[in-house]
Amino acid sequence: MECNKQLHKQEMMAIQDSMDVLSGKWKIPIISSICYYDKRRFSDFLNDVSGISNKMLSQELKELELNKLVTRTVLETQPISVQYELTEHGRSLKTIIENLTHWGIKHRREITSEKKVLPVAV
Amino acid sequence: MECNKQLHKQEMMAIQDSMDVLSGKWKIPIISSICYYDKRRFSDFLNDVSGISNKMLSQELKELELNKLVTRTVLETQPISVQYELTEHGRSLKTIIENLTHWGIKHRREITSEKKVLPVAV
DNA sequence: AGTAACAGTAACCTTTAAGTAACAAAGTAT
DNA sequence: ATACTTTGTTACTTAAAGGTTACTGTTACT
Repeated sequence: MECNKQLHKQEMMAIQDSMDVLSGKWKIPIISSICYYDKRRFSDFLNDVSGISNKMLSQELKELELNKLVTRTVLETQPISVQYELTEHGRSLKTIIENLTHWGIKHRREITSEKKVLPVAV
Repeated sequence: MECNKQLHKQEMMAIQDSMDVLSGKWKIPIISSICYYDKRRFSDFLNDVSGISNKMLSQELKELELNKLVTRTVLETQPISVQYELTEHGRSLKTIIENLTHWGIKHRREITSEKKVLPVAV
């Protein structure tokens, strides 16, 4: 039982890596929006992702690009527009996103089965 | 394409529910520790989860209990000890945790394949 | 009598994440 | 000329998360 403690530590680090990429208020909504629409422009996100400001959007898109989850392409329209798409690596998040969706639904049922309203945040 | 926008919104809410439960610095390490060892006492966590303080541990365990992911049992030992275990609902996180592990490893390879050191946090 | 182990609490402080509002560059239409 | 659109940026503020240190109550051991 104690033999693979080192393995367990590495797993924890891997999970932390994933969570660093996904956590925060806006990353998943942004990714999910591209997932759904395939290509999105800056102003599209401002409409899709309800409540996001241009500051946060710009900041999050930069991080997603650095993490190679999205590509940024400037289109020579008038006025100029910028298209964001998922990379192959970005698309590989699909499974996790689906899992999170299913588990979230299950969790809501679990919690609301008694009396509380979600989310239970203390 | 526009027909299931409502469905998409619901999915986003479900993901948010999941993330509310899992995000933060300590929740997954704590869950993962019980996953690995099956039963854990308060002081076990303080050893397993490197860097956590008793304040944070206490706080996070309360939230996990409220979210029905763990059970808390007082054992009549000397001195008293408290045992935490995963509920069935808590164990159902296993898939997500595995996915996050695998994706995290893949992501690290993806990013370090060029030059950067992980995590890429801006 | 004093110390140690266990499972926490309470008060206070620092750091990080997120929100707000105003502004910028570049071209186009009025 | 001026105002509008698109994609951002900058400076400032607020809210949330997390960290630090000291402390509590109970029982047992020395």
